[in-house]
Amino acid sequence: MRERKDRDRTFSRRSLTGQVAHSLGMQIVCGEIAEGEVLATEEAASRAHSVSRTAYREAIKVLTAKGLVDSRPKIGTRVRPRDDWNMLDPDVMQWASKLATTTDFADSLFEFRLIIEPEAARLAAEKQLEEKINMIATGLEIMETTEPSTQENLDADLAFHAAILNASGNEFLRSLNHMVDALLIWSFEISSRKEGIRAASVPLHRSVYNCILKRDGNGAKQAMAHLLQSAREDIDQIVLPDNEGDQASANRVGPTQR
Amino acid sequence: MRERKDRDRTFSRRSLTGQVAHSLGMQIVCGEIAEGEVLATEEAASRAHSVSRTAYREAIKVLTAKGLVDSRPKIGTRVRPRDDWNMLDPDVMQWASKLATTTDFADSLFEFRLIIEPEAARLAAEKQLEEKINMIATGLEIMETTEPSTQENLDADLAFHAAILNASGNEFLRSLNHMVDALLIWSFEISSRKEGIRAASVPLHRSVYNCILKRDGNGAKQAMAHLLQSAREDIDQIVLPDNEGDQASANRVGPTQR
DNA sequence: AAACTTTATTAATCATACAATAATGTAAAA
DNA sequence: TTTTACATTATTGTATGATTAATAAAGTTT
Repeated sequence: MRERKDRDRTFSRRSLTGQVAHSLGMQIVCGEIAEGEVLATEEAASRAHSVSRTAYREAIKVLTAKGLVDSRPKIGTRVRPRDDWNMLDPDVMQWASKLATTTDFADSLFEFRLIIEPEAARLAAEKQLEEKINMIATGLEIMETTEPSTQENLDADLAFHAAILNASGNEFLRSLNHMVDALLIWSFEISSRKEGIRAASVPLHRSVYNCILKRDGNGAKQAMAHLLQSAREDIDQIVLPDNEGDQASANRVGPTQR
Repeated sequence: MRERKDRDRTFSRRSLTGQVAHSLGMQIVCGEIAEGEVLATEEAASRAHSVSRTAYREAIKVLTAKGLVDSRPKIGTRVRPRDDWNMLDPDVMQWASKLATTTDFADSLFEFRLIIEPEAARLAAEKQLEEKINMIATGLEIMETTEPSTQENLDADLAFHAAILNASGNEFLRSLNHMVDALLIWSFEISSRKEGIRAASVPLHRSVYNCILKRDGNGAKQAMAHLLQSAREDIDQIVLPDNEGDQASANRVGPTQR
């Protein structure tokens, strides 16, 4: 039921504008274009990307909207300081995840999710918004009845986490679901390198849901925290594979270089 | 020290494109243009706004980047379901705050901040990133030495909260600072209707800082929670001025129904 | 009824021209 | 010499028209 379409919630890459925004956004987030750096003029840059100035400008507007750049006449388009980037924007998030060579990214990520998602689970248990809780069940059931490391299983996982955020009844928390999607897809790609990891997490999902059903707010919160910590350990095992302590091994799991 | 420039971190309203994006974005977030609704064609809409198609299209790209709309040939530009909006985007946040007539908005808001900011304070206390903690002090000192309800005092308040998020050492938390800015400005405008409210909060800020200095993570967390709860009560007093309906106040914690 | 064409509508893209802006250099004035 | 005022110029901002591509909906055939 959940098809590819759900993946399109981030800025569309079908259009030329989308492609340029994606390409430039990635370069900026990955540091290939440094903070404070001024991009080539529209004239030159659009030619470099083989698109019209119009298409290029629209791409820049997209990046501007996400806080990545700022354009001014006579100055040019300058990359804004990292502090101003909207890291919680699903696209920025996804771009950033591509360069997640260091464990820093994974750490910040799980630290953040550990703040957000357990509380969302608690709120879901306390508020008991029936229809929304049913959607959690739906995701969970598919997770339990499909093979781990399949597309369908991942989609169910995404649906589960999105449903929890949604069932928190807080629209700011709900807004994080696109971001969490980007993350889950990232960790799916990482963790599918190693067998058996994902299967183990299904019961943890179940116990989160059970607590919510029982209206056990603190239980749900703890269960979710447990689930995330478990996921973090799995990821750490891979991203930081047998630490002999040197930089090289940490960098070994390189990003998808273009 | 902190001038107007800091207020410009959201999408610039100087350009025509910015004005149109602002106007349309506001209409969408406020529900004047409903979810699922299809906007007029570029041709018509741009004329309605008295701008060129170029400027209008660029505005649409901005809204697309924030998840508010989606354009396709033969379909037109359609307002996406509320679930897809990036509520954490500073601009969207600011637009949404304009329609905060209901307490729902304030409630969701404080619920969210109560999840985020106390944890940020705890992390700041635990990680002890010296330079960043100094920035907290700077904001606090200005708060303590300026008149409440002045621009300077508000700016110091913004700086204080931003510094805490920053000192959490987590870049996702840090990203929330623009959003929190929008909120603080909103509550400043609300609360400045009533005298004396803001002065009372200064000691609460101080105790958050003291806990961070003492490396008391849980203390900092609780102090921040206390600060926010106090702010919430102040706002509630004004937004919901002497509730005549007990029913209404009982349901107050409810979700944003639609 | 189903599958497939066609058509009409709309955004997407391109090319070009001109306007507005602001950094920088230049000359006049103190 | 320093400052002020002014002109220069590079860059984005805005406007317009033309062309292309995508696609939903209507129509046609099987």
